[in-house]
Amino acid sequence: MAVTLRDVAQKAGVSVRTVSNVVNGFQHIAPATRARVQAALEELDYRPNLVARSLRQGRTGIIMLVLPEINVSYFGELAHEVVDYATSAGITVQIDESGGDPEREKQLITSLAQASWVDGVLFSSLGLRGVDLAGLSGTRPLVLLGERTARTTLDHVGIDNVEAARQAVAHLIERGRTRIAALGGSGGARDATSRYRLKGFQKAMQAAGLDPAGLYLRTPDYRRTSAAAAVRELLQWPERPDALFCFSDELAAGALRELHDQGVRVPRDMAVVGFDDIEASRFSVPALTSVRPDKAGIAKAAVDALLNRLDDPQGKPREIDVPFELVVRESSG
Amino acid sequence: MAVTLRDVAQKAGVSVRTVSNVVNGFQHIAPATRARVQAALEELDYRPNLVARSLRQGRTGIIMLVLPEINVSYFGELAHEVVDYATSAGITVQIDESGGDPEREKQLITSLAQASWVDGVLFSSLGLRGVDLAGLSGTRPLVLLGERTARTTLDHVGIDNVEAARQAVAHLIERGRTRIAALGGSGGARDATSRYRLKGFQKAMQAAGLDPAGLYLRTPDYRRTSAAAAVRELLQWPERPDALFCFSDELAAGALRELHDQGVRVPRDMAVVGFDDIEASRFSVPALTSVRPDKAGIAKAAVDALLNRLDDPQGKPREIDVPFELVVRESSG
DNA sequence: CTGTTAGCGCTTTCAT
DNA sequence: ATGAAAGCGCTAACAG
Repeated sequence: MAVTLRDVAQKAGVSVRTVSNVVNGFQHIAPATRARVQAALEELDYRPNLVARSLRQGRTGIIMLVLPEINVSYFGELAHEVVDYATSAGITVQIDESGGDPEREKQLITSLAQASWVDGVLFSSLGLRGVDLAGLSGTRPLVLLGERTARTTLDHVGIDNVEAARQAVAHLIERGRTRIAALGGSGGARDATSRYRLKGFQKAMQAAGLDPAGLYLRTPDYRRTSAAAAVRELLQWPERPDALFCFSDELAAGALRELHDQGVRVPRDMAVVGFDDIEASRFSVPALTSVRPDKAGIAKAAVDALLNRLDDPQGKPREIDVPFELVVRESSG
Repeated sequence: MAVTLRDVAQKAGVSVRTVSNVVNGFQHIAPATRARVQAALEELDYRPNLVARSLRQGRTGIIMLVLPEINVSYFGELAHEVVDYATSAGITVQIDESGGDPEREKQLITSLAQASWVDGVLFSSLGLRGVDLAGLSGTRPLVLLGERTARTTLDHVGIDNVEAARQAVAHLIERGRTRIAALGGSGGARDATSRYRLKGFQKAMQAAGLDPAGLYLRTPDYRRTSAAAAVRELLQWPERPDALFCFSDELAAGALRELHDQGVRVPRDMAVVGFDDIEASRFSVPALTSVRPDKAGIAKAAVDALLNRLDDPQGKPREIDVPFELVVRESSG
């Protein structure tokens, strides 16, 4: 059986109160007492029971990070930053995956709301509307990561997707490309990411006097395979595009591979720009131009926002914009 | 304030015991009572307090997954499988990163041993010896993932690294390569991964009557950048190798990129084989030949082993070998 | 400065 | 079939 405060107290000939004080480093303890307690503590190899402590204090120091899939590089890198920063703040991170499936997301929210030890939740949703998420907010602080999926009463941390996409496309235009295709996601209401990026794309096209509507290829997800398939289709078009704006780096990677297979040279025949700036993109052939969100900044802002909300559950929702940057590499010529 | 069992009991005019029974789906409850309790439950929107429940039961249903870095694709993919399988078993996963730093690993073990919620720990260590880890095993079940770092009393799940490496190199030899270089890690005692893979490399070389000792390039870690630097050096050698066996796919990716920059054609001038078979490797140019460990198999075996150990803390340590497979693609010609 | 004690919310033994 | 009550191990309010 585990050693408890009582055991230590008994051994040291003091009360549990005193032991607790020593364990928690309180002031005002007689040096002699402290020494005696310390000795007992070590001799018995006491380890505090965190569950009991949390029950008492009503806080666990655990936050939950919900994201589509941890094996997708962007989310892996984001999770890394979150774990990193949270750890430095004395918080541990639990991870759950939604698979990007709206049903599963709702279910997760329900179970999180119903029963959980987590102090708060960071939710990186793909398909869910803010309204769906609001169900959780009554129970536990929740911070939304990524796209703002709707006018909502929740805290939200992310980059300005429309502007980022606009800059990426403006860059292609600057490089002399005119037949630019956007690639990725559904562009529909359920997929805020693609909606915003598409909007930025259109904005840039319009600003340059190009046709904003024409060239958009949907994909069922943001993975390499999907992009490869889409590119195969795109290359059948009567007028071939001269540039590709992919809504994720993984899509871009799939596109690069397929373009290579089809003998289309990048960037000469086709410029390619990605989004997320995952580690692998720096090393692809050709190296990928991409929008780099400040992932560490997102993580820090999100964890901080959550911590703030723990102290002030009633404060009004904050909208936090994190910087991004377009990293130009070989693929955009 | 949160709704407790007492509140519900009072409302329904029964005892907390009865409410608890209803909540936990026990048998032998008068239908009328059950209905009344159900109504109260819903009306008050009761949510069980998991912390209290855990305190009482002595189990949290949380396991901790410790790995070097979640943003490294292999670990991201492994974590994905772990989260996936654990979730299906009703377990939540906490993630902590060691950064591959032995000091940090020890510190993590200490803090895990000292105070923690987790029922058990899955530890994917790079640099730690089994002995270091044993400190935890007294407190909480621990399963080692990846390399068996030492003769140890702990459960261990992984693939046969020596044999996997041997097969990878044998494949290169079969393809007619003779000057094969191994690349990655330190090969030293603190890095079991590279030690085993190096051993497999040497075994294959020896079996083919080739010089097993000559060609080994150390790297400080398993990342792309390090491989690029190593390859730059390797290309200076008087007799250039005709094949590269990289101890991770990320290393291989860095190598591919550098070889491309230096005008070395893969696989014609240099064949490349990786290890881990991360998603990106299927799409690189050229597509990478790699050793694919059964990640889902590892995850399942590891979680199961942990769960078993919870029930039977005294059972003797199990050594679980998970299958792997060499996936041949373009890079090995 | 330190001892006593009342819970945190839940499960579960012991009654009935 | 259900109630009463004893804790799980800890912190903190209340004494002294």
